[in-house]
Amino acid sequence: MAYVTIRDVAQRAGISVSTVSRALNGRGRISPETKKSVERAVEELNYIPDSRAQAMRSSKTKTVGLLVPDIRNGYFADLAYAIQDTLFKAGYCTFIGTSSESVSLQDSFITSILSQHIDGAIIVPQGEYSDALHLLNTRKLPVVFVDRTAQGVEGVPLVDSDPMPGIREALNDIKDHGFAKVGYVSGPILDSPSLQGREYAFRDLAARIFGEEHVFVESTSFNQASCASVLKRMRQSGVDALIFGYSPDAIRAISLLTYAGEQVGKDVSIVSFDDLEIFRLISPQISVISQQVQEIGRRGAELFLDMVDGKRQSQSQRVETIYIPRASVGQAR
Amino acid sequence: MAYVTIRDVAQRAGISVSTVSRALNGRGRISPETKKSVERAVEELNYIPDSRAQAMRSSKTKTVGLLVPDIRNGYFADLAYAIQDTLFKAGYCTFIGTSSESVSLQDSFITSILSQHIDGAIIVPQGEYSDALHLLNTRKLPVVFVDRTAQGVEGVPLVDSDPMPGIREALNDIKDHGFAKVGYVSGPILDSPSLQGREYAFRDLAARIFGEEHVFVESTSFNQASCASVLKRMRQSGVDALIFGYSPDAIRAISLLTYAGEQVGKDVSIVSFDDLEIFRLISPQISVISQQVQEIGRRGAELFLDMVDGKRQSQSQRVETIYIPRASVGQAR
DNA sequence: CTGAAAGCGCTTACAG
DNA sequence: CTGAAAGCGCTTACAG
Repeated sequence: MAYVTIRDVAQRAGISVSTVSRALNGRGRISPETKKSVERAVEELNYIPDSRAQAMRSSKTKTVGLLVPDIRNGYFADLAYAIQDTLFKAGYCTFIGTSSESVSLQDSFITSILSQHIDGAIIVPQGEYSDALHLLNTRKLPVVFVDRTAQGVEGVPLVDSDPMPGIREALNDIKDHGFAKVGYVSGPILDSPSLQGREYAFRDLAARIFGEEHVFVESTSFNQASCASVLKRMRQSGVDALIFGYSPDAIRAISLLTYAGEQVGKDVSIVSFDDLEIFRLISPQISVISQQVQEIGRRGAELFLDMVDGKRQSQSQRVETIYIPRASVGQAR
Repeated sequence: MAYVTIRDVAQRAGISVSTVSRALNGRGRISPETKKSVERAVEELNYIPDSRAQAMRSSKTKTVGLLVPDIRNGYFADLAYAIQDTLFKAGYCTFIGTSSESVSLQDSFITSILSQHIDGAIIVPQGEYSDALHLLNTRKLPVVFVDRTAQGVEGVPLVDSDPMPGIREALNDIKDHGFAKVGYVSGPILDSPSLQGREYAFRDLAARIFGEEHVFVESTSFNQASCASVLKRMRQSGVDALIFGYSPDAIRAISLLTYAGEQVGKDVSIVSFDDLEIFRLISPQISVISQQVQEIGRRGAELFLDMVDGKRQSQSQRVETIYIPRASVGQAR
């Protein structure tokens, strides 16, 4: 008797299944006594309606797929938390999947949740095009991209952050501390439009504030070694103030610098994207450009809910980044 | 046409629904040509079977509920990742929920996933007793507790870690560095059997290694102030070596100490439970007692899968903690 | 106000 | 080898 059915309730209450259904859903008119006895039976049996069966008639499963690259990454954990929380409050259960930055895992997750007849999905997509992504889209299910978009998929609204405001403030702060040159480490930008967007925003703003010839930009790949060599080249060019577009690079760089005996906030000034817990806990605390990830998550979920209700379509949104100055940007020498 | 049904496939292939079903599931005998045409139709329509409908007959939804207190906590994020990953590889979709350390949220999540007819659940439980937990259990659905157990719920197997080995090694390391006294900050132990278990293990081992009169133990509540005052009292008792049973306390303590100008690894020696990323990234790196959380998650998921297959029942497992010495334990003065 | 019936998308004996 | 029918747990017109 793993699950109690509506029939059990009907039997217990001595009435028909349809009446129980009506009593439970408040449709049509039912006598107070009938209602009472239904409630009692539900109580006694701990009846919980099978939403799968309900779904087969209503075609709403109250179920959403959420795909993030890796919840072990603090940024995506915050994002997933905010999304799941918002969705749950609206009565939705969230299937979670991690793509580990791999297109094939992403596709197999999407296929799986599609077979569960999700009402839609919220996705931090991988790479550009993907069969399953395309399938999801042609099914005209509500889909929202969050944090970044996928190329080759049309008409999916995106909730991400606008890098400009935060970068502008960070650059001004660096300039105010007396630096003449500024460097930017943009991360593994190859198939990440958001990282590319940050780099463009940086180039544009930095050239205006520092002058083109004082601006240095390099990208890294996923491995530790590339970060080390970028760092070395930057220092050799006389760059003492760095902005990291990709927080894992910043974390690597900080430990590399510490090992090398260089003091952050004195010998090197650093600003990183993403207001991770770790940046507040280490000493000196790291100045950051915050994407306000909770806000992005919440808005992504709300946009999704509106789409499910048919309220809006394809209205992408941007959440402004903000700069949070801390001790990792020191006086230039 | 949000979803393609088996009927669409049958129509396209010009045969009956039942034959399509049989072809797809490889039951009974079907002619090669029929099979071909079914496959072609499936391909053309991108048909994905509705597993909810399948589930209504087979009573297996290939769906699991996973409840953790908070995925924003690195420890639970690692745990959730390992569990979700293992489950997904076995063909299960995972509903995730966060209880935010609240019994009522936990209960409402459990009720929600029960209405989705999950095949079972993997849970990091809150508090002692809970209606929904009890309900889950009486439904005889496969349930596994991970990381900690809930009192008042019988017969649910638990996969957690055995604190003894790690604590023993940590204590020996502290002793080897010349300390005569040792302190233990046990966290908010009130309704956490695992934190209690750690404290017992510590008391037992520390008394044997250091002698009862040189062992200091205090617990904290969830707020920052209690951690500060515990820290102060410990230092006043002349305790320079501390083990933290609850990693958030350790993180708080480290930042408190740093603000106060005390050097970790010199003025104070510290060991914390949980091998969090942050403990490897800050300087000095923090010595930890690792619970091997990935291993716990993987084993929890595997135990669950065995239970679903009816292979075993209620076989709790313990994963040994290991001690990882780093620079935060220095020479006593 | 209440019940019998049809149907959601599947699968599985049961005939043929 | 294939199709018609029943049934999984629900909801919703349709009668009464």
